[in-house]
Amino acid sequence: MHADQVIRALSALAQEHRLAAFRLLVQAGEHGIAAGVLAEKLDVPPSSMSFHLAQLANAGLVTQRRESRSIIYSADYAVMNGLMGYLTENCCGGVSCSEDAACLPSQTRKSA
Amino acid sequence: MHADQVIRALSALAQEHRLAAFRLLVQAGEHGIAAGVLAEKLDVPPSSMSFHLAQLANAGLVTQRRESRSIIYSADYAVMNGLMGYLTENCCGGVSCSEDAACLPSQTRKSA
DNA sequence: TCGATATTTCGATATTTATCGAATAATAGG
DNA sequence: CCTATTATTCGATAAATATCGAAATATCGA
Repeated sequence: MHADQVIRALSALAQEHRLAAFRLLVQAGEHGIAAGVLAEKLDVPPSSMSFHLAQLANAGLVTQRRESRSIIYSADYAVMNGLMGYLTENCCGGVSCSEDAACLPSQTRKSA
Repeated sequence: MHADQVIRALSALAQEHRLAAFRLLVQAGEHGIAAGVLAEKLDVPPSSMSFHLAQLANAGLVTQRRESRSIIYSADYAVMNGLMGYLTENCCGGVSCSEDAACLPSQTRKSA
């Protein structure tokens, strides 16, 4: 994953409505959620929601598919994980890293 | 971790120089890196670097300590991990989640 | 105390981003 | 084919962010 893509992904997530939408999609899993449903759940006008979803899609964080009149969005877990890997890459310069509050996400994620 | 703090953290990271600085700090570990060294490594004017470091600090992603004339910045791993936990929280609605390209960062992080 | 070093704060400007109504496109059903 | 539904694109405006030189602050050594 390149810095450019990472920045686009982080920018996409760094906004109230988009972060909320993305989390709903992460929790929804494969079947995804329609644009209109997201707009309603988040209480955002359809045109605004569309703008935000386009940003998430542009960042590669979500995919979209048409299903009748609706457009269904789903989270792309591979990109999300790539993002997290980029942040923690080579953390602590390769040293131990499993000590108190160190950089091993899989062990410390539950806290904080 | 609350949405507000997560958004501040994501906003802080969603910028070329700040992302680069944060990664250097993540890799540097506990001993950290001085503001001036970061400015030089990233080829950014000191006043700009200071502005960016303040954003990272405000987001809680880095801590700072004075050491003689220098101010040393270090990554805060707990906040970084809290951020990642927030994104993956309750992913896939609790279903399996370990399948092909699912949302288990610790297993899929190497790819993508 | 003076001068040099390291960093931050201030201020002005340029750029990017968010918002949302109105107009446009795509689909479905009668 | 006409109407209703679902979504996106367009356009104008408001708000937030990035940039960086100059001035201010803190520390050190002589």
